[in-house]
Amino acid sequence: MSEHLLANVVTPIARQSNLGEITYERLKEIIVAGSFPPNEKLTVRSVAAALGVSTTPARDAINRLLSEGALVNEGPKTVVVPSLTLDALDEITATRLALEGLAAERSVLAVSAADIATLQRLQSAINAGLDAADYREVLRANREFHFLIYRLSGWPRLVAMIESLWLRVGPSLNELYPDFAQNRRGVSNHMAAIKGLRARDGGKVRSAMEQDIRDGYSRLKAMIEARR
Amino acid sequence: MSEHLLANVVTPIARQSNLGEITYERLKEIIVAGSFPPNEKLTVRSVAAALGVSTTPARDAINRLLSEGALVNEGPKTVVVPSLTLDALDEITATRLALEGLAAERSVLAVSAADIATLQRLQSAINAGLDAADYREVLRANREFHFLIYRLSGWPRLVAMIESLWLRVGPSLNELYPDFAQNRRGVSNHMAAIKGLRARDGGKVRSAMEQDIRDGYSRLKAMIEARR
DNA sequence: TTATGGTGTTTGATGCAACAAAATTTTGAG
DNA sequence: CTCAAAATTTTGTTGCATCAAACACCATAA
Repeated sequence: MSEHLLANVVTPIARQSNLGEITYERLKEIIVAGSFPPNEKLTVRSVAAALGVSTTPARDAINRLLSEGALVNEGPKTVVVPSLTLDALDEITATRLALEGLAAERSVLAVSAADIATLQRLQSAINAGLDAADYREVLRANREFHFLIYRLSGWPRLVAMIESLWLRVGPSLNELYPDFAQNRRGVSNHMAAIKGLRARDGGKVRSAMEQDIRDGYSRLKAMIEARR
Repeated sequence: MSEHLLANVVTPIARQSNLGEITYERLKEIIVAGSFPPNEKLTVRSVAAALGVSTTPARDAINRLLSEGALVNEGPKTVVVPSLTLDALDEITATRLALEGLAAERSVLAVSAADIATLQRLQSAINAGLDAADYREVLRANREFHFLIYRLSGWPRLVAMIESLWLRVGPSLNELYPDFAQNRRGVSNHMAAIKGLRARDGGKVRSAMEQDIRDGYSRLKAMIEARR
């Protein structure tokens, strides 16, 4: 009985920490951080050597990223980090609006005072990062801010789908610097979201997050059109 | 040049036909057809033996289905076809409404007279299947009907996400028989969708498809509540 | 009957070698 | 110098052996 109770507290989802999983997470981090140049070839053996594992977990990780669209096959034996095209950005943005809007709207059903406090702390971190021009920290806190809200939806599969969408815009977000660091349009959207959460107004949270996505879209779009 | 044109028509995404891919497709078919009982254990070696391949492609296929949520880990070494819970149905339905609604709305941008003719042919097949009480054929034609519309969105990644959602309700759809075979509520939704496509009215197509999803939801919900 | 502990079996993960296919480099003809 | 073809290297896939961990079964005790 007490065990049953404990199981509810600790972690409902069985986590497996095999090498393939770890390799996948590490690779994902590297890609989303933009550390790996787009259109540069990725091979099973080079990933294996770089991360100190054998080919099997490396291949597992690459295939998984491939099926999520975070990597793409350019040839039968050529996988690269895809560079974001305008068409792809349009598709991803429309999908993000649909899914993140849905998650945002539901977030009010479960939000607690502690959650709101955490969000405010994250927003402070974003502001501090903007002041210090610490772009990496801004991105990290921004990401946590969004996903804390999305996780409140209580729908883990939805959150997983949203994560796979972020994986596709992630590499390009890093190219946005220093525009992103100077432009504080996102701040007001986040404040509006917090306000909506306080009022338990799902519609308000949704529209705030949607606006945040649209603002990011216009900046990414300008960046893509500029590189030529 | 003519090759280029052909390549655009047949399949824009480079298909690789390795054993792992084939095994994945076969396994997916089996799962979505409901041929594999929910909560029954799946092992790498049994899949490999059943499909006549070695453990590597079998493991690849299982892992991929696992990452899509079509299979779930019940224990560290226990994977099963998940039985649809009411919570999961709610989550999947809300996500389906968002994504399939989006795809349906965009479908009018590219629809041709030939597409509409194909849809009518598929609807005839659905009607014939209902008359003949050929449930499998009804499901097949229904699936094709939906995905022909979704593919018209021109957004392949969106279609892929929708496919992964269908993979999760697929097994349960088979349990719906004979209710589904007798209930023709879906027919009017499909006719409304065709009408909307003819009028190039994206909103009309969206609401028709959304209604179709909602109708399916209420039947699945009743089924889940009944099994006890 | 129910819970617990022990035991043998099954299982997924991992590393690796072999192979065919693709990618790259070199070569050679014009 | 240009470009196609041949030679070479690199690469993903596949199958399989090995191993630690999980599982299933059973006996025993309460």
